[in-house]
Amino acid sequence: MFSIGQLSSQAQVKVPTIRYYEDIGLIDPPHRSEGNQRRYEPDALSRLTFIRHARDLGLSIDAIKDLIVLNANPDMPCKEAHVIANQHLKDLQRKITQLQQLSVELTRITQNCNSDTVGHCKVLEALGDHSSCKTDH
Amino acid sequence: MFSIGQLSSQAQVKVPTIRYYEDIGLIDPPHRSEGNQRRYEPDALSRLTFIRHARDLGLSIDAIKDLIVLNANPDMPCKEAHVIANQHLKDLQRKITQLQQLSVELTRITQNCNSDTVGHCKVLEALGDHSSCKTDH
DNA sequence: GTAATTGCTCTAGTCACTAGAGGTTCAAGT
DNA sequence: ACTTGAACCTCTAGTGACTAGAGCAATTAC
Repeated sequence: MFSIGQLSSQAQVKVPTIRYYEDIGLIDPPHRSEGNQRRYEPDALSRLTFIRHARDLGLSIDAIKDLIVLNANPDMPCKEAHVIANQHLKDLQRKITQLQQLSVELTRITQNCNSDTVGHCKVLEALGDHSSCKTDH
Repeated sequence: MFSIGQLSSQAQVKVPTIRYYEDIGLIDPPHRSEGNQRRYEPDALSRLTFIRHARDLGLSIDAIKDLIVLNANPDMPCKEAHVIANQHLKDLQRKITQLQQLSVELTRITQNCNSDTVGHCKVLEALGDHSSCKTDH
C-alpha cells in the first residue's frame, strides 16, 4: 500500500500528475483511507512506470491509452503495439530531420554576421528574409 | 493597404493567428476601415514575415519579442540578438541529441519482439521496464 | 498532544494557437 | 442601386500535458 507521495517518488511521477492521470482515466481510481487519502496497490506502480517510460519516449497520452488496453489482454495479437511504436518512430525521425535542418540554418545565420550594431546585423536580416535559407521549413 | 486576409496569404500566417499576435502585443494594432476592418501598411508584412520565419526556426514568442525590440533600434549593439540565437541553437542541439537517443531506444524495442501475442510482446515489456534501456531519458 | 508534513479538492494558468457562434462589412456582378 | 456571398468582426472556449496556488483536512513523528 502506497500513499500518493510514496507512489510519486517510486515512479518518478509528480503527485499532481498522478491525480491528473486519474482524472483523465489513464490510471484507475485507487481505494481511499478512512480520511479519504489515496492508497495504491503495487500494480499501480507498474502501471505508472509503464506510462512514465512511454511518456519519456515521447508517446502521446492517447497512444499510451491504446497500449494500456493492449497490455490488459495478453492473448491479443501485439501487431497493434508495433504499429503504434513504429508510427511514433516515424514521427520521431521526421522531427529529428527537421530540427537538424533548422540547426544548420540557424548556425549559418549566426556565423554570418560581422556587424556590431543591429543596423547591419545579419542575424536579424536573415530572420526577416526566408529567401536566404537553403532549406524549407 | 492590405486586408487581414491579404496579409495572411502574403505572409503565410493564418488570420486568427494574426489577430492573436495583435492581442499579445507582438504586432501593432493597424488602422481600421470605416466598417471597423483591419487595414495594414506594407511594413506589417515585413514584421509578420520576420515573426513567421523566427517561429518556423522554433524561437519562442518571448524571444521574438526581444528581437523585435532590437530590430527597432538599428544603433544598438546586436550582440544580444546573437545571444538569443545562440541560446536557441544550443536548445535545438540538445533536443536533437535527446530525440536521437529515443529513436535508437525505440528502434531497439520494436526490433526485439518475435511474439505474435501481447502476452510475450517485447515492445510492451520494454515500455514497462526502463532497466532494459541503454540510455537515460 | 502538538507540530510538521503530506494529503485533499477546486480553480486557474501555461504555450501558441485553433474552432465555433453569431453577427457585420465589403466587393463583384447584375 | 441591389443582391449575393465571401471575408470580416468579437467573444468564448478548447487543445495537450501538465503546473501552481488557495484553503483546508489527515497523517506521522516526536
